[in-house]
Amino acid sequence: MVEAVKRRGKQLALVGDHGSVVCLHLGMSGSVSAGAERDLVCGKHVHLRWLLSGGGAFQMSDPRRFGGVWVFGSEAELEAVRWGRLGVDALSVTPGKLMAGLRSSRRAVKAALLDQGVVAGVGNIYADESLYRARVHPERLACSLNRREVERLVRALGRVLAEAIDAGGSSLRDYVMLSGDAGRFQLAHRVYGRGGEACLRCGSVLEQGLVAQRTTVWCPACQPLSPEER
DNA sequence: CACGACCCCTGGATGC
DNA sequence: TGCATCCAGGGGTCGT
Repeated sequence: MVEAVKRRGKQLALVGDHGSVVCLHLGMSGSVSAGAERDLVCGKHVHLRWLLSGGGAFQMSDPRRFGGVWVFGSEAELEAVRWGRLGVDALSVTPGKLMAGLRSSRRAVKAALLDQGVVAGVGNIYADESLYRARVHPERLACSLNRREVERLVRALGRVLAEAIDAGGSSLRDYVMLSGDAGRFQLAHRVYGRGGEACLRCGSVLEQGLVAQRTTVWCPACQPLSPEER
């Protein structure tokens, strides 16, 4: 029996009634589905399939194999081995907590945002969208952000994530929601995927580059970089 | 310790 | 039409 389903950042945990825990990470292209065993198509990318008592089934599909499954004997073990290393969840981060995670780091602020040990749950798309809305250049040194900028970033993160969740996520290539429908948030992207196009705020040409090994798009006018950070 | 670079993998997009 | 090639991404691991 699954007694509880928990989440931290991008990871899920199914807690069994004997205390054991199955932790799932869907990676980029993973999905889970459940239903009657005979109705649940076991496609070629299904790597995990549980047959439940009563004829039901639960499975995880992961075409690009960036996801993972880990089994622990207890929630304490999950915490010790995996979740204890995660930073504060992106949906409950506060300016104070984010400030604490950024102030000691001389990395690019985007690299820090993508570091799950600083904030858990922010991926490439939402990092770019949040930095743009907060008017913070992705290559600003993490420790150089002042309180006001961190506050803007926290507010932007909250709004971006809330809107994305509301829209069912961003469907690029093959991602779909649990229902099988495509998400709609990709239609609301203001910078991601728009390199070379006009900034929706000021009309400047959006720049695209590589930050922290990830494609990054920003507005050079709305998200200025100080000369010493260039 | 902190951080950057690289790699895993697949399918969609693009080029020929 | 069909093939080869490029590219995207999260995060573990290794190197600096």
